[in-house]
This record gives sequence, structure tokens and C-alpha cells, in this order.
Amino acid sequence: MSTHPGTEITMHADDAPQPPKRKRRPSKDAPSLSSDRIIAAALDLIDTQGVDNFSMRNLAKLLGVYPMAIYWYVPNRNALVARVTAHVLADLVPEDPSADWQDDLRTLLHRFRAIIRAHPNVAPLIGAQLVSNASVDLMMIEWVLQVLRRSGLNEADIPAAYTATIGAMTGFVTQEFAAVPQDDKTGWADEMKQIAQSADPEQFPLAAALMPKLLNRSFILRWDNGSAVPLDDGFDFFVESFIAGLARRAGH
Amino acid sequence: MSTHPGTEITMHADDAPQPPKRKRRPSKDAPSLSSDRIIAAALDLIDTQGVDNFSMRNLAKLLGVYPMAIYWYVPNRNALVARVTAHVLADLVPEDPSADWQDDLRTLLHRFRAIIRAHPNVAPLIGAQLVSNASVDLMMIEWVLQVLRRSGLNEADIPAAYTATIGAMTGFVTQEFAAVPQDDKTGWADEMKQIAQSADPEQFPLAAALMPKLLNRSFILRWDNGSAVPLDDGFDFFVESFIAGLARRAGH
DNA sequence: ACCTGAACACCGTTCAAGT
DNA sequence: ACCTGAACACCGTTCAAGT
Repeated sequence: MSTHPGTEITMHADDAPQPPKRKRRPSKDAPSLSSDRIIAAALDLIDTQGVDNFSMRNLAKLLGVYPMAIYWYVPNRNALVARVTAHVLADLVPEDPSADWQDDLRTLLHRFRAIIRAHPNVAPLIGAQLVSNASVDLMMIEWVLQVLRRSGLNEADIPAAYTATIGAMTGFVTQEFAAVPQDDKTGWADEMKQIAQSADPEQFPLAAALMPKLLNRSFILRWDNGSAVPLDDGFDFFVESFIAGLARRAGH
Repeated sequence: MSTHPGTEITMHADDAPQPPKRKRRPSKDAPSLSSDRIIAAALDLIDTQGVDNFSMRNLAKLLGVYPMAIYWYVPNRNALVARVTAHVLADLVPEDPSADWQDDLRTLLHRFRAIIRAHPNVAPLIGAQLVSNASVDLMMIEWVLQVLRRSGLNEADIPAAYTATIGAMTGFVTQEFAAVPQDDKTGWADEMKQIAQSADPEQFPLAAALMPKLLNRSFILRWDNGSAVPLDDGFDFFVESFIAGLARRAGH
């Protein structure tokens, strides 16, 4: 739960004075604010209101404080959002590497998806923000590199394979849980259904035939996102294809 | 270039009255605004300023018009952004299917990347907005389904394979071109470099050893995005792995 | 039909000030 | 060190009005 602030190398160490050096605050009571409280409250707001409706002012209100109070702990909104995603991803790396590198990769990708499922509104932030906490990231990076080397891949291919793996881990899930505009959900769903059922079987034979399996159960042809309708089959197929392809390229 | 408005089924037909039915505007001169002009100007702004700095008010200024004038053509900012991404993706589907389904898939994924490379600031919008123009999408969907059937996959696997394919197409590239916070770019780069070179070889042996190949050339360990530093090798490895995995699952 | 113009309810952030 | 309070320069969008 806790991110052990202070023991971790905080990326982007933002020149804002980090609060507790040593036994500070000899005064009466603890400060009302802290990095941890702010991050927890921010995550709470993002989880419940979505990232668009998350504002420094609302966060301040939730914390019972004036907006600018937050800025003593965090340099700006972007940095705060980065810390929230780092917090969410803190427990990503599996503890125990197994005997089978393919199982390890599978586990990592599924763990990532499970985390985002618990905090879907964070999904759109992952792309830009998977850079926030270097210590966590270095562990994860090393973990992935080790798995890839055990796969038997050519050593020279490991950097490319690493990037491919991270892309596979984050890409699908980010899309799956991407926010769906909630302006007029039902109108949108209705139009999508209508287009789907009026898909000309002459022009689009396969799409028309498979529509019952695709409608609101696959990318593009949906109006709910992964929170409401998880794309389990698609994700599994994606993961297994990627791993199988890696295995083939590694000579298995 | 032109999206032929009126000939396409516009998804989310938003009840705003769509302008030209028949020979309208018998009056003096053409209206100063049009859907096409607005979309083109919006794309221009997004390309140059980024999506964060893109506002209805700036767009109005660029068009030489009051902000609310735009609202006669577009119901709101989100819808406008959706149309922009649809416009950008209009030419995604390749014209000529080849003899080899693997080549076709490769072509599609590379075309997608080329489009996003030309408009990288649109990348973060793709996830939520690959839903905007149903006619384009149906063509693309049918195209993908046809390719997958030619692969020899089990018919029952095609829906999952379809979602996996779209996820593969959009996921990696969306991450590759995700915006990098430009608050203090150089400071960020410096810290990243420092963490990289001080990576403990005891704790992170592979990461430390491969760091020269990884630093700013792979996910997470970078400060530039795909516009400045394209991840060509990673992308190729990803695409080839996915296709190889598909082939294996199809029994090749 | 197409656009203006003012107004409302918000933003993130700077800056000076309190304690 | 930690937070208040006012102010600045923005937002998207509603609503009434002009032509």
C-alpha cells in the first residue's frame, strides 16, 4: 500500500522541498497534508470522477484545504498525476520468477491488466507517465530483460524485444480501458447498433456474419469500455500470440 | 484529402443541423465556415500546439471567428476531436490485398504507424476515438477479418483475433508517440541519464549492461517520444512477433 | 441559416502574505 | 515550514440576440 517515500529514488525530483528530513514538526500536531495523503486522495478522485473531472481545486476541497496548499508537496498537476500512476503500478513486478519464461511473461501482462482494471481511469495516463518512478521501473526493466534472456533470444535482439514487450504490456490494455465519451452514451450505442445491423452483407460479408460476436465485444464496434465489458478473449489471444511469436523468434 | 462529407455515414450524427443539403446559400458569398475548414484548422492546431493547448477559443481565433460560431457545425469539443482523428485515419486501409496475409497485416500496421508519425499529437486520442466514422471503420474491420480468415485461423477464433489485431495496431504506436511532458525537458533527461548510469550492476546486471542500447531508445527509459526518436527496431520486433504468433496459432 | 456577444461556472498557477 | 487569499489569464459551453 505505502510507497515508502524517501527510500525510493523519486524520478523527476522536482525542486519542491521534500518534507520530512529528520524529526521535524516538533510543534503541536502533525501537518494536515502529506505527499501520501495527497496521492491517495488524488487517486480516489480519479477513480470516482475520471481524469477529466479531476482538478486541483476539487482535490483541495476533498482534502479540506486551499488549492495552493497542495503545491507545497507537488510542483504541478502533471507531476501529481505522474505520481498517482507510479503509485498504482507500484506492485506490478511479480515476486517469484518461475521456471518457464513464457509463464513469467504471461503473468506480468496479466498482472498489469489486473491493476488497470482496478483503476481504469488511470489507463489513459500510462502511456505518457510510465516514467515516473525510476526505482520501481529499473526493477521491472531488469525483470523483463532477465525473462527475455532466458527465452534464448539472440542477445542482440533483447533491446528490441524489451520495447516490444513493454509495448505489448501497456498497449492493448490502455486501449481496452480507454475512456468512452459519456456525453450521450445511449444515443451513441443506438447508432452503433443500427450501423452494425444494417451492415451490407454484400459489401461487408464477414463483418455482417460475425457481428453478433463482435458488437460491443471488440475494439471499435463497442460503446462500453473494458470496465463494463472486458475483452478477455481478445486479450488472451493477443498475449498468447505475442508470446508464441517471441518463442518462434527465439528458435523454439 | 477531403473526407467527402455527406457521402459518408457519420457516426454519432449529433443532432446539430448538418449544413449543405442541396443548392443552399443563394446569397452573396459562401459561408465563412464549414465542417471541412474547421476540421482542417483543428488538425493544424493540434499538430502544431499539441492537444492540451488546443482550445475552441484558439481555434476560433485561427478561423477569424467568434468561438461560438464553431458550435453551429460541431456539438462540442470532444466531437470535434473525434472528427479530427477520423479524418487523420481516413486513408488507413490499404487498397490492394496481396497474396500473402502476413504481408497484408504487416502493411496495415506499418501504414497505421506512418499516419500517426505524420500527426503524432493525435496519438493520445486514438484510443477513445477509433469509433468516429463508421463507414471507414466497417471497411477496415472487414479488411482485417478477411485477412484473418485467409490466415487459416479457426473460424471461432476470428473475433478474438480481430480484437488482438486492432489492439496490436493501435497499442504500441499510441505509446510510442505519447506526449512527453515538456515542463522541464532537459532536467528530466538529465535525471534519467543519471539514474541510468548509476544503475547498480549488482542489482540490475542486464539493465546496466544494455543501458547504452536502451537509453532514450526504448520504452520507459526515454525522454523523447517517437517523433524525435522512433522506436523502429522495437516496433518491427513487436509486429513480427505478433504476426509470427498468429501464424503459429493458425497452424503454420 | 449562420454568427455575434455577453455571461456563467469553471480551470492551473503566480505571487504576496500570514503564522 | 506550511498554508491562506486574492488575482491573472485562461477554459467549454448556455443563452439571447442579431442579420
